[in-house]
Amino acid sequence: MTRVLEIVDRRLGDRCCDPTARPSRSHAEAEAAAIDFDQLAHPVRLQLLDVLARNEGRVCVCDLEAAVPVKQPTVSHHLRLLREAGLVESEKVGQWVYYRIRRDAARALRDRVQQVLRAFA
Amino acid sequence: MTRVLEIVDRRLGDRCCDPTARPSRSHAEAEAAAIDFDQLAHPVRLQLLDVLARNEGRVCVCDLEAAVPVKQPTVSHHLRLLREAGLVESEKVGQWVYYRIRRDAARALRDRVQQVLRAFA
DNA sequence: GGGGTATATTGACGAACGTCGATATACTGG
DNA sequence: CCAGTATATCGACGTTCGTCAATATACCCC
Repeated sequence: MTRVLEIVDRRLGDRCCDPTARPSRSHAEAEAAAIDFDQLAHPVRLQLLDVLARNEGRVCVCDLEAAVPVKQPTVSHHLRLLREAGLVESEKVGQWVYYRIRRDAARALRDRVQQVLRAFA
Repeated sequence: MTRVLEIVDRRLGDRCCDPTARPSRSHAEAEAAAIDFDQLAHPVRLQLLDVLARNEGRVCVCDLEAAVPVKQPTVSHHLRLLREAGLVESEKVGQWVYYRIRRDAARALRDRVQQVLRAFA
C-alpha cells in the first residue's frame, strides 16, 4: 500500500520530465574520447603535428624547435607526449633525432574524433 | 669579410637539415584550434553534449545530472563552460532550466576540427 | 679522450583545472 | 509568508599541466 502510494506520488510528483534522456555512450567511452581530444588540445602539439604532417619523411628536432615559440625542453616534452600517444615516432641518426608522423595512428584518431562529432552536429 | 665567413660557416656548419619545415599555420591559429579541442576534452562535457544532441528540443538539468557521474555543482560548472563556448543555450521555465544544443555552433566546431584533422591524416 | 653539439630528463614553480560542500537565488504551492 | 525544490555561485582543496633552467646522456670530430 505504502509502496503504491509512493509510486503514485512520484508519478504525479514534481519531476520536470522523465529521464528518457540517457547518454548513448558510457562514461568510460566518453573518457576514452576525451583523451583523444586532449592530445590535440595544445597549440604546440598542433603545430608540431602540422609540421610533421607536411613533411613526408623525417624532421629533425632542431627544425621542430624553430617552428614553435617554446624552449627546447618544452618541445621535447610535447614530443614525448605525442610519442606516447602513438602519433609520432622517432629515429636517432648520429647526433640527431628525426621525428615522423604515424599516418595510420593519425588517421585512426581522426576517424574516432569524427565519429564523436557526427553525433553532435 | 668577417660577415661572409660567418655565412659560409653556417652553410658548411653542423645543421642537420635546413628549416624548410615551417608550420603552415601561425601559433595564434593553433591556439584557436586548441581551444576547440579543449572544449571537447572532458568526458562529462562529451556526455552532456551527447544527451543534448540526442534530444531534439530541451533537456532539464535534473536529467543531465542523472546522466553523468558527478555532483550537481560540477554539472552546473560544465554546463556553464559549454554555454560560454556557445555550444548550448538555456531557458528557464518556472522552477526548471532547460538546455538545448546549438546545432549551428556544433556544426561550425565540427567543421573547424575536421579541417585541422584533414591536414594530419 | 676532450670539447662541442643535439636531445632527453629532472626538478621546481606557478597557473589552470576538476570537484564538491556550503550557500545563495529564484521559483512553487500551500 | 513559509517550507520545499531546482539551479547557480562561491570558496576551498588537491591534482594535473606547461614551462624552463640546470643537468644528464649520447654522439661527433679532432
